[in-house]
Amino acid sequence: MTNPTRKRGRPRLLDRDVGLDIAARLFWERGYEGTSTADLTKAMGINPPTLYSMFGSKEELYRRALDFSIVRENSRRLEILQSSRPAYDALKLYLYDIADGDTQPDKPRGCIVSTAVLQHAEENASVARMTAALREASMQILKARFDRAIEEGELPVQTDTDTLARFYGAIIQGMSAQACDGACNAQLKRLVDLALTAWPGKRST
Amino acid sequence: MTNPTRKRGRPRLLDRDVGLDIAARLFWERGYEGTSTADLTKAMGINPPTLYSMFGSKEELYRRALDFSIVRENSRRLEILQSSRPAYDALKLYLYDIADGDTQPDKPRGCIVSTAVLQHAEENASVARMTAALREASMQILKARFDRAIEEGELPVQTDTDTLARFYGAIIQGMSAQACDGACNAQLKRLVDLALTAWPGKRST
DNA sequence: TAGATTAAATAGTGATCCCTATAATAATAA
DNA sequence: TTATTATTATAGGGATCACTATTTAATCTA
Repeated sequence: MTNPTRKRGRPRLLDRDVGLDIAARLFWERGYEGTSTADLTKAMGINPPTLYSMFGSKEELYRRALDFSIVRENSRRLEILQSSRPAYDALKLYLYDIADGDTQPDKPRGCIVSTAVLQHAEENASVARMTAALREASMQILKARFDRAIEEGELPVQTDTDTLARFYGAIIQGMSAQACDGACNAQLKRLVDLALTAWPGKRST
Repeated sequence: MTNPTRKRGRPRLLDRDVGLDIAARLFWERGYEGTSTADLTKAMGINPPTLYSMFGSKEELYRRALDFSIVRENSRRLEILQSSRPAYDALKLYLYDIADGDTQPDKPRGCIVSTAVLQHAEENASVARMTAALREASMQILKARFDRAIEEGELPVQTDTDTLARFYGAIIQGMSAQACDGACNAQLKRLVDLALTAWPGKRST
């Protein structure tokens, strides 16, 4: 009898995505250096060899957990940003969504990427380069949206979109840091409102 | 023969402030969790018992190294902020000085406090509370300066100085993160210029 | 010089770090 | 049933973690 949905060999006890979800949550809370493989195997209910056969190494598991988390937390957010809304409105909703993500109940504070692996041991330099690249990519997406806003006549043609992206990138990273320190959702959204007054052409109050 | 400058007993080989300077630099670069006591003793040229007799524990050494570093890096900066200059001008110079501090040649990138111990192992929660308190205090200083600006007629009386302080606090934390990721001094100063357009009453360009 | 005082170096401690060699287990295929 | 395959559990390896008991060394005072 052949069951095409079943493979040969002993079946896995732990689904890969369930494992990644558990790992992402731990890394989100404790960071890369603050999460041990013993923490991970214990939370997943597996033994060390199972973790290594499933994910290769701690570093590779971190990469996969970040990808997993980004896909889940960032997809709707990116659609908002890149929608047909005016750029200013899209940015506002995007930043509000990040403020919500930074302060979800029953989830770790802040963003898993924005404030990850900034200071680190030398041996973790490659992990730090990875998170830095993710943050850089995030700012490039902002810049691309602002460039589009110029094309669509929503921003002056001489706007320095690189600096504008870096500015809102800093806001996002600052919000994550402050969420880690205990800031509430309303405080972050007031911060966003103020940051939006730096939008070219807007008047601050 | 009595020498008042000399104490009884075997003299220290390592000056306390030299030790704190070395420790601050390591913690600045690698963070609390990324710096081992072996790193510290090796860099100081001492053996473990000497470190513990001089500084008590790794956590206490971290506290003292942060204090040491803050006094050295932050004093001139605070004088600028609290000078008799107009609040806007003082803030601008203050932020520029932070941008300089985040990108000093031959020093670690970013700020030793702004981006420290955000994600962390549970066992380091007390260290994280300490750095969070330092960041909170830094924002309270900003708020106090903005409240003074209201008194001196430089800001509208209805200004939400708490949010204004949180906003520039986020800028400071975001700059530190981006400096860690490789941003240069000029990029950070353009970021500051843009952040300053959120100052109440200023017009963004 | 002898004793007191202080800090140094030696030589570790048990715990935890990331990771793995080996063997046992549970499914399918022949 | 037996062989094959895939995944599990057992048990631990070598390195490093933060930290310390003990001994040795270098200065002081008497």
